[in-house]
Amino acid sequence: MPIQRTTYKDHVIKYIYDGLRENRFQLGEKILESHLAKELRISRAPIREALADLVRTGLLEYKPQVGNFVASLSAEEIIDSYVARGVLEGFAISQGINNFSDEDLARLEEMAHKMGLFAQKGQNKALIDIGQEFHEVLFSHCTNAQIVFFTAQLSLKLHLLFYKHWANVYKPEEIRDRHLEIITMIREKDSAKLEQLIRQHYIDTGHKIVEQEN
Amino acid sequence: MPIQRTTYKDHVIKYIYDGLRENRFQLGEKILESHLAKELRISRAPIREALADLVRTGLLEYKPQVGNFVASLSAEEIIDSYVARGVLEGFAISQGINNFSDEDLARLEEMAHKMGLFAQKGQNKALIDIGQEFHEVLFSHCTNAQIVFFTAQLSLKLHLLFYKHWANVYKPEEIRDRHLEIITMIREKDSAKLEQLIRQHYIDTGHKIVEQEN
DNA sequence: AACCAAGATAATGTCGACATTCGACAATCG
DNA sequence: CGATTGTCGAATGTCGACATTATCTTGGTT
Repeated sequence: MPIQRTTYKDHVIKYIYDGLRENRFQLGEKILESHLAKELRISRAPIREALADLVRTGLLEYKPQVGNFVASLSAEEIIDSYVARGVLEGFAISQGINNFSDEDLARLEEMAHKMGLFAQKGQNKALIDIGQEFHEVLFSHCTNAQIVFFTAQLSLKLHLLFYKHWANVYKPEEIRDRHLEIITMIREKDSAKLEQLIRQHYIDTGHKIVEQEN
Repeated sequence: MPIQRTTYKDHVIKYIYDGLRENRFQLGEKILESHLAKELRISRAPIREALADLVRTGLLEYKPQVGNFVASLSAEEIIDSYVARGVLEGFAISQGINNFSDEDLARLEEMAHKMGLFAQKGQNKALIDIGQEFHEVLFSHCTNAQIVFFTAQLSLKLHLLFYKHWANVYKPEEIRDRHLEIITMIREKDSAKLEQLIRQHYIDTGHKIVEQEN
């Protein structure tokens, strides 16, 4: 197993991403390369590379000759992102619908129930973690690297919103039931309906998140 | 209308992309920053930024501490990319199915016939250009910025293959008929069937391209 | 002959400084 | 007084050089 060499750039990306997640930046705020350079005691070169990377994923916006800004997602952009995610994930999962083992399904079921419990107890961190694991299992049978890649890119963006709002968006039993519904549909092996269900799930979530933002 | 400021980076990106399209690079070949820097008479800094950008779009591959390489798409990756494109475009177009005017449809029809003619005469450049225009019209009613963005990203990658093979993949009348079929389906306003049709179209094309590559 | 180790070579990663451009404020004019 | 122009500080774009790392070469050992 090859060890992944890390450069300063990677640390900077993580640093900024964590900063965004912890709301240490204002939306639309300008990010000064020299400030970060001084803060992290490194030169501007790796900072610039990290910023360019984050621009690519849509977390920052870039104006030539001006600088990088914290992206402020409009309501439309949020909804668009969720819709896109639903389209991708809907396809990814329904396409691999026949590859889920009983083991997989049992594990998913257990996770769905756990999510309900964690939501009830207000343990948001655990809730998010399991939610992520849940989706990883769902995706584990998607062999389309391109779709996996796009989804991962979207996740970075959407998790920032998730982090703030998810716990308030659905009631605990809703969280559980919505995930159980997906499992049921996998069992029925109706890929067209499953795809529609997942899309609808993300459309709903997108709208609810937007409501929370305002 | 705001003028778009360009930096060296932008020129370098175009330079490399054109190089790829004209097959001036071997697949898998290593791209040396210093060579490009000397060739273009600029320093390595803007070169590095351009390379990083092309890595993000998937045209180059990057190994930390080693360098950047021309991405060599495997058969699976080619197919995955076409499938992904079909999923995105299928959704984008079928979602805006009700917004196509009679004008749009007439224009599309005319283009489909022109494509058949250009293909017959072996005018590949004109064929590709119209093909692109055709898809632009199809996409013009997609308001989902995220999906447009992903599709554009994919296009960069796929056009390189298109450029080499498309004219050999379908017979002229096939090219025409496949596009006419889409128009017919739009007229019928059956978004589910349209979505499937477009997906299938891309799946077929992906497989044919892969055959050509071997 | 095959293999390993140490040095040589050349590329990437990072740095600090300079050049160019932007945005804001001040000065000028109608 | 409002609008335009000129000036200045500060941030980005670019540069050349150095530090670090990967790869190749060479030489020696089994």
